[in-house]
Amino acid sequence: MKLERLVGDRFKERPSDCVIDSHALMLRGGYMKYVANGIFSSFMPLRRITRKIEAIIREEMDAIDGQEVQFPVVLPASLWEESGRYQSVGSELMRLSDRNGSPMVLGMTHEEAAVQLVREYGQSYTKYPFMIYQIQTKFRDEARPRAGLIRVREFTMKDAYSFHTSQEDLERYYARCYHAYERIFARAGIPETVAVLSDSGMMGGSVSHEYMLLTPVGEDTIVTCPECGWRANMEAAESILENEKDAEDAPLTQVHTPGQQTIEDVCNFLKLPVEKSCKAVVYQKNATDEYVVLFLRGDLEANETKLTNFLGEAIHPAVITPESRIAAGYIGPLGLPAGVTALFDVSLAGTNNLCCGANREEYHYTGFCFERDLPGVAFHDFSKVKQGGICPKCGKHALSVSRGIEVGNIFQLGTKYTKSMGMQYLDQNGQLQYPIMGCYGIGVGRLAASVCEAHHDDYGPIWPMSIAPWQVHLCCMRADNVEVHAYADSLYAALQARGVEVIYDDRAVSAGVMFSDADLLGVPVRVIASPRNLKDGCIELATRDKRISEKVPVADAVERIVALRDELLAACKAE
RNA sequence: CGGGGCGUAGCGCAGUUUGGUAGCGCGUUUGGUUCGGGACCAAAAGGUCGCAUGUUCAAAUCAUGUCGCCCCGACCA
Repeated sequence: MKLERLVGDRFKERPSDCVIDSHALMLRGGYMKYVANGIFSSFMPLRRITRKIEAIIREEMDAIDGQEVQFPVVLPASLWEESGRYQSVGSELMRLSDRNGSPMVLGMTHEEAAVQLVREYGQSYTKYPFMIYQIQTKFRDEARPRAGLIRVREFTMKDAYSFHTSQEDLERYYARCYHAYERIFARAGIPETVAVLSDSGMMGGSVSHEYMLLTPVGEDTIVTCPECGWRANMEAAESILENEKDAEDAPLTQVHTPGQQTIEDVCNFLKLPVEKSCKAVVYQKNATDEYVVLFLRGDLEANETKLTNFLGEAIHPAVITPESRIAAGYIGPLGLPAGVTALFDVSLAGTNNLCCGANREEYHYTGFCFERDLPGVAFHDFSKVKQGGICPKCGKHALSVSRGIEVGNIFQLGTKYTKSMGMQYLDQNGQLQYPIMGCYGIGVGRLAASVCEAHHDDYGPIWPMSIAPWQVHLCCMRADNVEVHAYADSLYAALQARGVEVIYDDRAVSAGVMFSDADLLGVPVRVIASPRNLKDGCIELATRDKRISEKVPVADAVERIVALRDELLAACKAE
């Protein structure tokens, strides 16, 4: 490919609305173009990158006995009504009508389509297990797309669905998929990606993992234990706490606390540590607007995912109206208005001598003791873990909180979809059973952007050889020099004949422009032919990451370039 | 959906306070000089100032409405 003919502009200035580097570099390098909120078109360099990522994914999926299929983008709503998700999923699901007025949806995930495809096939236990996957466009009408390709509305995803006749078989396959994912991310150039335990949501307590590229610009919060290697998404991280109790209960006393509404204010006012307070966080159920008050230790934060899972329904931060008779800022566990659900975090279990709201404007209690003043309440885990918190696995005070981009997930689904959609098989005993499913996703574009985010410098991306848009970037300096140009042309032809993917820049532009464009394209190997080098009978060979920079005699050029290409390609292999 | 910010040439921005001929840098085109990290000189093309309504002799500028984008939050199979 000649760079001169490559469609798509590269430019110097960082677009003002880019907040992360991969977004800015992929626009500046002519990889993609904004079309609408959360919707992009790809130019050739990005398309070549995603094709290579897809090829790696196909190889690894095929290696664990996956079969590639393809589902439709537009699906009849009736399929989603079978599973119940036409109602349960919100406006993220794009709903539309065809010319006959039949309701349709744009596929945002394909569990329904997968079950529909195989439910007749899978009527006998002898057909199991099997896995089907596709690489295809998804559309999710996200509330807030952001960060370039990291969070978009239309995107390419590899989604896989496996079907099993026992939980043990699912778990065996899940483990194979777990390792296939590790190979995929390693081969794509981000071996530092880690699997973390993730929240299974309302899908029924099954195991799931998310694959996270740890980076400060990530959207997800990750908890890791450097002592034992335990890792989890904040949403799913269990809080382990050592509650402290004073030896003697103090008397319950109502105190006047005018204007002291936040827990910090109250504790400062009463000269108490925040840990000796019981704070209230108020939510409302989305369906009924019923109030839910969560009480937890003053220094902790609510984990809304845990709360939603416990309640089995969605909630939102409360809008407190006078009719609710809730004394905002003075809410406490004693004397809550009728109709308000109170929940208690484990951080409060067995504690005493706390300060808390008195459910009366401008008043708090001190000396509140759970066992004495509110016996018999149930405590559950509703709080976020903290930096330095206790690891649920090894028990050490070692937890570390960081950020990550979710590039893939794997999920033990269970029978939710086979049951709701009536997929059954006959087992050895002639009994009807529901197959157990697993599902496994990877965002292809997000993975490309994540690699860029993990491997770039101020001048552009540094693509790993395995997914680079081209393998070698050949620069012909001073293309007006007939000898140099002729030599560069011949080198270009020779490399192509050896099966090297070359992007060839023989434009009559200044060195600065040529190098800047090469940096933005991020091709791992750069070859420079120039009058200066050719006079010494050499070319210049360098890697984009600057680890290698050497002069190579013209006679050895092709062999050395091919060898370097092969070496860098081999470095992208999985363990 | 709530809070904040912004819409002026392909990109980055000034001009808006105080209404009076549409500007700058990059990029693009042409000619010339240069040539190893986004060169220089000269000429040129390119704009319904997001949209609508209003105020005014006159609106990029003022008012009202509306659409879009970005950030924070909510939501997220």
